[in-house]
Amino acid sequence: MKLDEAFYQRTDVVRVARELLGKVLVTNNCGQITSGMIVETEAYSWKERGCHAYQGRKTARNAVMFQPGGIAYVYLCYGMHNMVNVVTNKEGIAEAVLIRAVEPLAGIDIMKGRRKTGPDALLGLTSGPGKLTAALGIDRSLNGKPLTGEVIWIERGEKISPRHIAVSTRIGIAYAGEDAKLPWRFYIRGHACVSKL
DNA sequence: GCAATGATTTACT
DNA sequence: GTAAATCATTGCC
Repeated sequence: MKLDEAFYQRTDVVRVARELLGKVLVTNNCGQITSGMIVETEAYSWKERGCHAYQGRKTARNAVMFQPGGIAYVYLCYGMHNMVNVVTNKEGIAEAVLIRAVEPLAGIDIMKGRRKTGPDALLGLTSGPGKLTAALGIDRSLNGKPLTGEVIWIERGEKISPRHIAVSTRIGIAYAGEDAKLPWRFYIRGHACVSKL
């Protein structure tokens, strides 16, 4: 069952990030279905420096984040990696949840083919934001696509017990100064597919 | 118009 | 542990 817009459009992006753990991200790319359970997320908001839309700075790239929640924000970083975010909150409020890692479920062979790693590289297949987008076939053509459509969506997955949820600071945004210390990263404690413990 | 840089990954010293 | 790969987007000239 797909999550509907009401789930994404709530005003607390941090809560949405936490509740996305255990949900299942599914893509239907050119008829090839791949999916994975979300095991790691990070929250981003225009109120802090880690976000592209810091202080409401609206650009051609991050305009998607200003739209109502429930759509995908995909962008290229470091010239080689696609990252996928889930836009949350209401129109005009730039907040999003970065999907950092998933556990492969459906279409694992397809993912292996896309990743060009060895046939038994299951562990490293989706344990990182750049890696999971490659595995699921997500690229910038999916930017702005609704997560309630037929190409990419998120389904209700397992319910994660709060004691299996760990919180920490976000990764890779040291340039954000004090805001880099916000405890806005959530992951499933001890899960093998989390990018970093 | 042009130079600087990043929500990363991978390989090498 | 450190560095290179690599390019769209950004900000300044």
